[in-house]
Amino acid sequence: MIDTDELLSIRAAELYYEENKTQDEIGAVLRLTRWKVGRLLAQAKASGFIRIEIVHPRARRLIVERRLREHTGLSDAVVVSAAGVSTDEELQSRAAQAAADYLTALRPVPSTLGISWGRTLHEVAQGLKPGWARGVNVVQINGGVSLNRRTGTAAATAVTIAQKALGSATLLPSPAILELVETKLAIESDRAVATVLDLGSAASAYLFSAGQADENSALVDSGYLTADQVAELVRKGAVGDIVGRYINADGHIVDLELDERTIGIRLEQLRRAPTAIAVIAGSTKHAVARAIVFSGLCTVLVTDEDTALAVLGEAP
Amino acid sequence: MIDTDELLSIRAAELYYEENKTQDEIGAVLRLTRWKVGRLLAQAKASGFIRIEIVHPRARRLIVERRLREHTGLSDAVVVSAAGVSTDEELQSRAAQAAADYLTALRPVPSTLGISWGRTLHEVAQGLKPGWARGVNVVQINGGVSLNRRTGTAAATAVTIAQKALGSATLLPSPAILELVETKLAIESDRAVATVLDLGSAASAYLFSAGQADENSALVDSGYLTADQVAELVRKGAVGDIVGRYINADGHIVDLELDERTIGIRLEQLRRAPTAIAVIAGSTKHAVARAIVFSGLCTVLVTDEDTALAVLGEAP
DNA sequence: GGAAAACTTGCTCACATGAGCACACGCATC
DNA sequence: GATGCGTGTGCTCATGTGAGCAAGTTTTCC
Repeated sequence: MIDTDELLSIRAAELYYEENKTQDEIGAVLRLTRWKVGRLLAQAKASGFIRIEIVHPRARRLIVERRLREHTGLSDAVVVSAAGVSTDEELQSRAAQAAADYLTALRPVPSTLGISWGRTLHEVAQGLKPGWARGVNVVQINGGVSLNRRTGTAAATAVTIAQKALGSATLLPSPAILELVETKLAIESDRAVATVLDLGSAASAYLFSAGQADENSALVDSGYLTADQVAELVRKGAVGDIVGRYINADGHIVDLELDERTIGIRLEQLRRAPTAIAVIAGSTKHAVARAIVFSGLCTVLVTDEDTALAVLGEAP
Repeated sequence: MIDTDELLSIRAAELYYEENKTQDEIGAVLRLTRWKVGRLLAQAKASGFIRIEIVHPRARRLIVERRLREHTGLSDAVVVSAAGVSTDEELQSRAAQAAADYLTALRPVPSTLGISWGRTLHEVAQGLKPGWARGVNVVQINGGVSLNRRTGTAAATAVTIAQKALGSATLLPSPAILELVETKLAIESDRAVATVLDLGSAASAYLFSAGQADENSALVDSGYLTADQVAELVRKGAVGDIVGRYINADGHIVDLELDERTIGIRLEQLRRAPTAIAVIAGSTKHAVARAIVFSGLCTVLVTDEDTALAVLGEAP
């Protein structure tokens, strides 16, 4: 059975929030003093009966952001609202836009910004306003010459971000994954590539996304891996990839041999970075997001509400 | 592209509603005067970006209630929240409970209350508190001797309501629908039945529900009609039944011959009643609810949010 | 049965907030 | 370049609201 005070607090809340009456007027209607009404309203709020939601594509969830900062090693977090959103694409767009906003407001402005590539990063680039910064050197931190269609997407992302920042782009002229370790070592020692990798290692900030470990991964899409290879990685515990490298739930490399053939910044370097912004959204990426956050691969997480709750280990 | 002020109002709303900051503090953060912040918040509210919802099984939607009173001929309306409810059963329970509350608060207390029977009415009876009134004569207004199982439900409902009101129940000792008009006329003229019908016609208030026109109808369930007969009625335009009589979208009797064999109060009597409370909830009953409201068959509607919006002709 | 504890109630006071107003700025027109 | 109009801004003032407090009431426990 429901408490009398509980029912009264609901009646009061209806009059207060729906009818915009003052607590005094409510008191007159319900035959209570205005202080009692105030207490009932406070009680209704405390019991969670009053739900206030900001419904807007650009709305953030500050409460969840704070919880993330407090309960994880993150130094900052941006959580976009998932209210009224049904598709993962929409969530990713919102997160990408939020990442663009975060980057724009980031102080100090990074002189060198290391970035990965992919659908999400492309959207971040689109979301940035021309002139968002003045003179940023954008460096690719993982191999990105696509093997089939989508050619140039990786490069275009870096160039767009750099142009809009009135700065320069430094591209990594290399595939993401090589077939032989020897080839990888050869490419890596090439002066043109080595210079970019060194520059990337010394970036003042990083911005990257992550991919889920399944056949829809960008690495499969780009032809670097087959769906079967990814399935095998999943069998070994892979939850997703970050800058081209597959990790398990603990944030460790899943397949050392594969990793030896992957070109790009090493995870240890990312872990040492003072500012590493991960943009990860969508229901398929909950596991990777969790792995990345708890293994210290990023200092800032830009994500959606549901993913954030998953990272915190709570039901949505 | 999104307006700068719009974005600012969202940021302000986040700080105000999620972080519980004062408008002054928000002003300090966003570098605005506190009046500007107040205006942005007002704007956010006006634009509908702020959604305040009362989540509680007993919560009502006063705004929708008012719209119902204004845009229909209803003298009063009770609309229960559908927040977080998935099943029609739950909606019906909530509406039934709300009807019980409404009846309890109804002034003047009806000396004679005419009621129909069915699942919903049974729940209303359950929801009433013992002693909700002092001395109400409860009269059945339509035939209700069940042909198979559920025997006694109709009678039990009337008796329960009467007992809890410290009053008396007057049962209508007759089936709902007869097979022959002659039988119906004979029963109707029987002194025991006629007296009850007269009493029912003179009731000071009515409380009834309505059934949808499909094979799950209570009349089919009780064996008065077959699923095929109901299908035929639907073909003729039936949207549902009220006190055992099937009506179309205009509130008119669908099948006059069938109606002649139905025992109970006539719809004209209901339309003349100063207080006729209809309790109708659930997604299957939108059409009947609409028909009943717009043909003046009730003066008070107790329903759920979605049905109310359907009655108002709006999307949910 | 009575004392102590826990809670509730009505209140004062200080702060937060919305309404209303005057002024300044941008814009078009003459 | 002056004039009038509409919009946006900062302010005063009145009202609404939450924190804290003392008295009253109920509950609990000996």
